[in-house]
Amino acid sequence: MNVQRRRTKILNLIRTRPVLSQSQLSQRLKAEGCHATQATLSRDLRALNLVKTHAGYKLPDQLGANGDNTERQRLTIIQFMVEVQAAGNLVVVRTHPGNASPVALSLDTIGWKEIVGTVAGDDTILVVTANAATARLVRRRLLALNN
Amino acid sequence: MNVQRRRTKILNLIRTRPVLSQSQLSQRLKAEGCHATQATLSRDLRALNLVKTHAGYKLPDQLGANGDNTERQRLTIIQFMVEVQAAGNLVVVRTHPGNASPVALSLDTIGWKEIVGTVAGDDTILVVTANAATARLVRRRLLALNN
DNA sequence: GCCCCAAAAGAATAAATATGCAAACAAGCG
DNA sequence: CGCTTGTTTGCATATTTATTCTTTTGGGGC
Repeated sequence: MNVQRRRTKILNLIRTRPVLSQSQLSQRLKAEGCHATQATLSRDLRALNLVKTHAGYKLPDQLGANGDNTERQRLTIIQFMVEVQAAGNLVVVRTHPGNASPVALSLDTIGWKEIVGTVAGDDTILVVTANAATARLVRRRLLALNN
Repeated sequence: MNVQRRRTKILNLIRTRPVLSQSQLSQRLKAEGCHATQATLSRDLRALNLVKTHAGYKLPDQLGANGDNTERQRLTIIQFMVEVQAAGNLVVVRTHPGNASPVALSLDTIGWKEIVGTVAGDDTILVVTANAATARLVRRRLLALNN
């Protein structure tokens, strides 16, 4: 079994279902008639530039999607957010200078369906919501983030 | 030092320069007056949903960027690519049925500046290049991928 | 204050991953 | 073929990470 074929198999396995460890990967490969030790797989995974998440090895592309984790976003927001106001169907978020971008990214990925989209400047973010009531709701939730 | 502040520090450290191991992270935190053992950091990294790459721990966002690795793309392309033709400033890539998407993604991320963009169907990809000569060049490079 | 509960952290250790080194293998050349 | 050179792999092991179990910490309520 040559390097190329083995690595292709690895990619296919990882694309289809979670692979949690290198020994698990070794077993699944063996089931397909491809023998390799953990040491070899360690080298393969590096060559393929795969990353290890708590849910298994992933292609870098497969990552942005599974953003069900919000702890990181929450911390970024409370770290930089200075002031929040609702204005019509917008929420205006002020941040420490220069830090609007990371906060906006967090708002985009935190998974609140009330947030339609965001526009970030240097220290100001406009968060677009459906209507004024929703804007006020989002404002309240932002203020409540630091428990 | 409470959880929230420590995790914020972790995010900042990781955003600024590579953190290769949890013990290294522990040392850098200590240098900022924040003591924590490796066990605690293991739990923090999971809570923050960070991923481990061969170049250190990263935020999922930081990943698409460092795509200097092409081995994965190369394997995906040679696995599914069936035929390549140049036509004007386009390259037409045929793949095994249903596999145009992963190949197109690989073409998009392999980092060839000659490739302006791609459109994928079910088993066909149109690769847009600047002109006919470039299209022929890309075709040749694709054919040469399987060494 | 004291007591109780829950969350957080550490110590010890199990589990997983990376790596130095030697053996196996492959490709080219005389 | 036999020799050299470079790559790939496995084995043994060092290093790193996850987990279990225990201790500490940080609030409420009284």
